Amino acid sequence: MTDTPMREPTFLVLTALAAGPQHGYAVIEDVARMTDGRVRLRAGTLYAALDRLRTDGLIEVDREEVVQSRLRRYYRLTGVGETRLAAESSRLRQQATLAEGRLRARHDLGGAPA
Amino acid sequence: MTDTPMREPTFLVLTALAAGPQHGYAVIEDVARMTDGRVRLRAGTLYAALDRLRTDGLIEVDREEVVQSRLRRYYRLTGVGETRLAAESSRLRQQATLAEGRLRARHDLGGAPA
DNA sequence: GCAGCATATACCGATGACAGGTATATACGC
DNA sequence: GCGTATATACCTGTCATCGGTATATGCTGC
Repeated sequence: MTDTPMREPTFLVLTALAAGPQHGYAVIEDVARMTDGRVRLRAGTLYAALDRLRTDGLIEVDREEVVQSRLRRYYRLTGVGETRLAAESSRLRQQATLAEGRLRARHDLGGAPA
Repeated sequence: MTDTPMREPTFLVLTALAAGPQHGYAVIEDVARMTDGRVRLRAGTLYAALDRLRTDGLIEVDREEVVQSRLRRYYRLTGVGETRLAAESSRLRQQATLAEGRLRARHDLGGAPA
């Protein structure tokens, strides 16, 4: 079963990599930018997520660079990861639509219907 | 900070209650129906979530009934819960839109852009 | 010339939501 | 009497995430 619900940080890491290959630290910054600073990935969270996603085949190492004597490991979304991200997005959208529909119905009827 | 990301089962419990007061077992069935059988809440997951949501003031006990000598405790969404569910829905929709936009851009350019 | 900060990867312990199972009790069909 | 559906509740394990720390380099201000 691949349908274990993905947590928010993991989803955002995949979304970041959907824009193209990025290294870990850049992902942290991208996620912060995407969420208007609301989600600030911890180093522990990020690298654990990258390892997990790599083990699951959703991402893979794109290339490694050395910039100013510091290693930069770039990650890339795989085909499987792309499919998985699309499925997760669709699920999120459906659930949002569902909840919004029910919330709207409450107000249309002027209270909680039995 | 109330913006701790809500997990899927919890979100679905709130969505179920958004339709009107329901008792625990009915919530399990409603969630299964809503998700086409994909999400089958365990008893442990549900009642723990109900306790947590009640502690956090997102839901409250609506009434208690005894049907065929069995207790039925009905829960109701509070105003706080309604606001919270609306916020979560909006967040889910935004993230879905973001991911979908990036996935679409990949294909428009025929590959992962740098 | 060193303190502090940004960059960059990596490990570690604690927390907490959830899965899975079990216990309880009643009513119904077989 | 046994299994199943209804209904609530507890308990143990797992695992993603949080928060912190360690490592190392280069830049800026003092």
